[in-house]
Amino acid sequence: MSPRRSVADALETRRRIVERSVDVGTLEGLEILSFGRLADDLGMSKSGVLRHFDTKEALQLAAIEAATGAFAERMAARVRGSERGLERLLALCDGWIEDVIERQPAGGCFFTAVSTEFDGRPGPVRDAIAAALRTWQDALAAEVRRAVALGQLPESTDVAQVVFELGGLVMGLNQRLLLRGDRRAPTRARRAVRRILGVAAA
Amino acid sequence: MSPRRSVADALETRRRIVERSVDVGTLEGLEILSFGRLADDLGMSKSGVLRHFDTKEALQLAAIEAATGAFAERMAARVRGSERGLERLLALCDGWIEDVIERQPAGGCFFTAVSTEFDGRPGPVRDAIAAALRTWQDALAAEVRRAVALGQLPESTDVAQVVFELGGLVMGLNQRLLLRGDRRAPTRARRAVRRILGVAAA
DNA sequence: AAGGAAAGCGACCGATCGGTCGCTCGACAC
DNA sequence: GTGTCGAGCGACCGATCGGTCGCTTTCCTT
Repeated sequence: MSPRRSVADALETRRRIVERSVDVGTLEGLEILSFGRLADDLGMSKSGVLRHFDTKEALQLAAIEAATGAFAERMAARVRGSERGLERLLALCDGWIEDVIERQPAGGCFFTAVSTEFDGRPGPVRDAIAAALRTWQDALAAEVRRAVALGQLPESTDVAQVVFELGGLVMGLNQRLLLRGDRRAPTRARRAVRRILGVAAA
Repeated sequence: MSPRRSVADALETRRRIVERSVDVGTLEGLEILSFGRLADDLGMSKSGVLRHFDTKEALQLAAIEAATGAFAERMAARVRGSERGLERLLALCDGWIEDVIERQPAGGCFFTAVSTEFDGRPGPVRDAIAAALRTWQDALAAEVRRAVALGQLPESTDVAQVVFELGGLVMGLNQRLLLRGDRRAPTRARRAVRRILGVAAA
């Protein structure tokens, strides 16, 4: 039907597969993902999909990697122009919240979805998810520390505690938005961020 | 092999099926649940299981109902003896945290797991999960209001905000415990509860 | 003692699962 | 122009999926 066209097309095909996998993973889970359905969705054959990913696990890992990169890029774009320290920290938090809101129709936060899916299931997929979350939380922690160093947050700030609370906050926001359609949730989340950081609301 | 023995035994069988379903649902998800595997786990035939639940959806709904009841009972036991108001509110929060910790080997919090699994999937299962969460959060809110009425929390307390933040908190705790084995997480969670309520740490 | 209700079983259904294999055929290096 | 590479395809594999059906066996009612 539509055989190979070029190397660039092949990369594009792979990208489309991964992109769709991230969406399905967010909405219904990475375990429910299947080659057959993926092929149908993309208008290609199951074996065509399998040419790019030998195993389902490889596909899941690719989806996690892609989601991680995409999230990092979106966050980077959101904080662009903000000064390091408290300003960027607030931009990170608000951007994070905004991201969950915007991705609501796509199933909300990818990592919230897949982390709860694999948290009771040892293996490389779970490890990859844990690593991605860790990286993000470390980045957040670094920014909190920076704000402390700049004297914008009190010396007594418990950095790990702050990051811990922020993480749960976004999961709660995600749940409220998706499961209850709570339109007040974003405001509540932003308010909570300020309270956690001990900063006055804007 | 082992046909019917008595009505009580049949109820017991049903209970065992549901119990196992809750565990599998927590650890791996309610969608991954299958009659065949359930039958294997319980040492019975697939059709034997199907005799009790005509469809998979009915099984999922039964699991949600059972988990809801079990959680309510455990919470009721934990706050038994505490006076209504702030004391019981704190007992609820700490008990909630303790519950997640204790159920860690079983996959942590059932509702955190299934809510993220079905939040992007309309249907009766999702509705049942949303209703259960709602009931619990309403109960929490009632206790917060009671503490305010008793003058144990400031008049200015934003009840819905408090409940919102508490919900996310436990999801974050669940993630930290399961995905990172963070032993400091429970302490952080208890500390966060105090901060959210504006109460000094014990 | 007789009969109905129902738990549990085993065989079976079409569909889908993850995955393999052999083939075609266009892109690209030479 | 020729030959290699590889993306994509279609047929196929055994296993499992959700679910149906008919049967046995026991409990329980009458």
